[in-house]
Amino acid sequence: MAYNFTEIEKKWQQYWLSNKSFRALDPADAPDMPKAYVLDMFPYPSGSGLHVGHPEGYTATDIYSRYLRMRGYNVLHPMGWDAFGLPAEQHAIKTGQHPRQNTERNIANFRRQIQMLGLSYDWDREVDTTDPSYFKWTQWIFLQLFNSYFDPIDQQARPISHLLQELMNENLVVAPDGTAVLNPTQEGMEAIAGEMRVERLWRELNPEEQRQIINGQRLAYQDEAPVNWCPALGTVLSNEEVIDGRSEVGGYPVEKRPMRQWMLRITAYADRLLADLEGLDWPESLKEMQRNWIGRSVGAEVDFEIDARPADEGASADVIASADASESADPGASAERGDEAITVFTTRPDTLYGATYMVLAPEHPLVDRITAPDRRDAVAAYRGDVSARSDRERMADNKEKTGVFTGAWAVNPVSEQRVPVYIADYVMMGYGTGVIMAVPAHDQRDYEFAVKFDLPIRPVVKPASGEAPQGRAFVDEGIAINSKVIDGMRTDEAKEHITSVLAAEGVARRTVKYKLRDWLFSRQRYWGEPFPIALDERGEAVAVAESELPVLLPEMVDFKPTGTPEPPLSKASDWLVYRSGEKTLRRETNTMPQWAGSCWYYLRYIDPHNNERFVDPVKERYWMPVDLYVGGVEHAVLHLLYSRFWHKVLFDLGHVSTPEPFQRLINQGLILGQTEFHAFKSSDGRLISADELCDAAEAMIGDEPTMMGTHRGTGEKLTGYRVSGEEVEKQGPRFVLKSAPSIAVDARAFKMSKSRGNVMNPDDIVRDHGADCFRLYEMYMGPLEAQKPWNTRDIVGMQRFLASVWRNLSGEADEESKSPAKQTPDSPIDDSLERMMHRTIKKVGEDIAAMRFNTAIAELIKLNNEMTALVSVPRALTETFVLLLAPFAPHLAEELWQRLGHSNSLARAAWPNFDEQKLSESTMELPVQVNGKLRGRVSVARDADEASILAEAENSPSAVEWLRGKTIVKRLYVPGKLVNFVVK
RNA sequence: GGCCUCCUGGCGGAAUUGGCAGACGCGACGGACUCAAAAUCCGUUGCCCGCAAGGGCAUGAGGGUUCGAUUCCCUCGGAGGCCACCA
Repeated sequence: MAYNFTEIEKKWQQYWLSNKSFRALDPADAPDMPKAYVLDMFPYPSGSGLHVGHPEGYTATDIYSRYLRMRGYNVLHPMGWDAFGLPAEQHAIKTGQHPRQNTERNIANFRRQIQMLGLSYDWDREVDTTDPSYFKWTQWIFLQLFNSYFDPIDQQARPISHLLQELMNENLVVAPDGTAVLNPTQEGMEAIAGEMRVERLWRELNPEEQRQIINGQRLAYQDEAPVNWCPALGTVLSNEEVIDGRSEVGGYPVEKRPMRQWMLRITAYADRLLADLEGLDWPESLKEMQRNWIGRSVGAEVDFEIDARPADEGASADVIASADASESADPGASAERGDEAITVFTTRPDTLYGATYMVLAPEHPLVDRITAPDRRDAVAAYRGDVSARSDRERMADNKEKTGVFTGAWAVNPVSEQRVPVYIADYVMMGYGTGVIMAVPAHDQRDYEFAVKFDLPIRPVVKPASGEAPQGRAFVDEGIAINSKVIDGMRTDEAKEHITSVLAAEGVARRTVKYKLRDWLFSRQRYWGEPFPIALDERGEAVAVAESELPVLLPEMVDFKPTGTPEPPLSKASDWLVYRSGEKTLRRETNTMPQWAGSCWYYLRYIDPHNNERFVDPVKERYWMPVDLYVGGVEHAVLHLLYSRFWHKVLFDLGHVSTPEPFQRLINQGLILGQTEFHAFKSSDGRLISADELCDAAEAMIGDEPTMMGTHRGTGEKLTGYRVSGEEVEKQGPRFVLKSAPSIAVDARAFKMSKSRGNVMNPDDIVRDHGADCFRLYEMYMGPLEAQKPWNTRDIVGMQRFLASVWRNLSGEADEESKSPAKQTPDSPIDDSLERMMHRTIKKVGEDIAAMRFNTAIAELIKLNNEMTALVSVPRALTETFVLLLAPFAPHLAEELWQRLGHSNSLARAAWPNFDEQKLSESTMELPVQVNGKLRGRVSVARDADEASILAEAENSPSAVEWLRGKTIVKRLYVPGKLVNFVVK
């Protein structure tokens, strides 16, 4: 009987489910077992079903989990659904069906597809972020954030109640610039910055002021800030969800617009999120991406005082600026200063002497105050222009610098020269102080602006060696020049020195800034977690009592965006009313973003049915941290940063036991579509010959033609036409048409997409080849982390392997291939075969532990090829082989295991051990090199000493031949590896 | 523009710490079985010269370090990823 995967796979999948074969044990039930928490990034159950990329990571963790179970580990390996999200809501708007229905349908489909792959999940722990018993705790965690503040001294979150207590204490004081609340001790003041001023004692503030200050400290707070508003989606988006000025979902334009929104104070954790990356076993590139996203830069804030004197009568800004400001005496520069200062942030305080003008972000609040009367119109016009342009447009034409003079002047604190103040959109309001000191000689952007507006360029750094470049800024480090206080110093010393000098004068401060912004946490959507918050008549937030969680979504039939920033929930009039004591409040109508549910799901898997707590502390201590987390790199700065942040807050508040959630992390590489071949035509229809190289670019949506390209030589636009792989051959370094070898063909693999029509459906693969084969194929494609193209042609290799294993081990004859039934006698095993078996045990075990599944499978294939040559396979080998195969092809392995006479599943059968003694022969073959080139081999005893090995190698026939007439300068023996003679 | 990763046969890839380059699979070619095909089994398969024995060349290109480099360093070319007027 031939191998019937359909029947076998169904049988064992049912067996595993009904026997709960992969149940993770509670700590009390597994006293002597080591634990392992192996986690997949749970999927969003989309309408299009499983993609072939999902099973890649899932199979990898499955192999790893099955292996660990066989090694005696108590393994937690769960699966669930990240099921809130935009597509379900858009589907609901289109069909009028409640998003829940669509979501449930999609979950059922995903569950079916995942179960057909034979993955060893503990299905009793399945979670669904849209289930009220789940999002009850998402809301609860939000309340923890709402009811906490970040203590800057201890760098950790604490309950708000703690802050109140501290503030009530007689000795504790302070309200500085109106919002910040400070710890009172002297050290505390200094630790924060030293810039804060004590204005009033806490007890002098009225209750309203006190409340505002408290609210301003919460980790979850409301803010009226410019946000990314996407009119097409009818919602605001986080910075992370906006790509090139368009929404990540759908690619719609996004504009800046001030709105009242919920924010999470992730910036408070910037330092810890950065520092704690060190101890994590994550890919270095991914850590680097998080570091870049957090974007810590060390520099200084420097105050430039505004010069209140009016601009010279009748002189236009441009004329003044182009007059040689650096040389012209500025008689009154220090005489008559205004009392207002503009603070800039710079990472290059050593270039301060070269700051010849200043630039404010157009949105900067100071612009109104400083603009000279005769510049008002120009400034207003420019600001109008800027705000009318979307971020997208702003980025598209960022080649050409724009800006206008405000008519205001400031004084460079070191050179004492007057510098003009401009506004320009190349300065961002959101970073630093929203103002820069422009140093055109040493910053390329400032240089371009200075050239365009004819502003002075003053070099203050020279290269340590060589000449400064012409026609552009010298941006590297070097030696300070033309800078009285720091002349001759290296850039690093100069930075230090000038900052201390200015700090002593009180006009500068050492400062650290981050690119990371607070997390915009509200969305104008229906299908998300409602906030456990109600608002009073002033819009101040009041937490819903914990006992009232979960706050359910109101049942609605109309999910359409209102067309205004008012969320759909505002249409649920009954639901809106919330009574707190005597007061009637209005519920918060925003909902949480999709990231909320995925921020903590790994904790819920630990204790998914607990109605009293989000997770039981004993179980949490047992299972955390996650030992292995596998998922796509697309979550590098979104989910992985957000959940680290939430986890740290929960850690600070004592709800979890580890500072980091995911100890080891691996990114599976993208699976691309099958390689495509394209021939190119120029605009006049001429086919591009192989001699003209062309640069293929930008895949086009549509059927014909299928690609766009650019001629590398002429820059001419080209159109590409798909050619079949059969018609293509390689000539030297390039591909050409077989029928017309002068025509160039481009070969490349694209990301799978519906529009390209290169999407593979897991259902089809499993139906035609079986789950074991599909798993094996995806694992055999290459390293897990690597990006690799799909190639349907190669699947047959794994199919042959499995069928051959069946013929070798099932004890069944196969009519079709006329292979007789093989016996599995209890006879002893031949030495060399035994050696190979032990080597395979070792190699496969090591490879699984290191997640190198492609090479592990290659070893199994090799061992199976050996068995194919045998008439009968000794039982010692068959049993071992089935156990080694089990993590990779579990269905076939279970079936063979049963046929070998075992009545239990091999899910927890013991992984075989290898015998160190039996790995190697008593003799070994060593390569013999002469001058590093392989010239022969010699067989020596494994335990021979170096001298006798060298002697034997030197006397071997091939060595004698190559050494004849030469002088041996050096004899090298690399133990167990090779012998090398260096000769003259 | 900045940062990061990668480049090995016709294709996917292997080479664990600087030590036999091309494991294993696909494809291709030849053979066995078959009336024939499929399936299966057995060979060959980096390129060049050679009947062969054998030799030469070869890990994107060029250089360096080393007895020895796919591996380390430098320059250049190409592909991919992330961020992006981030001061």
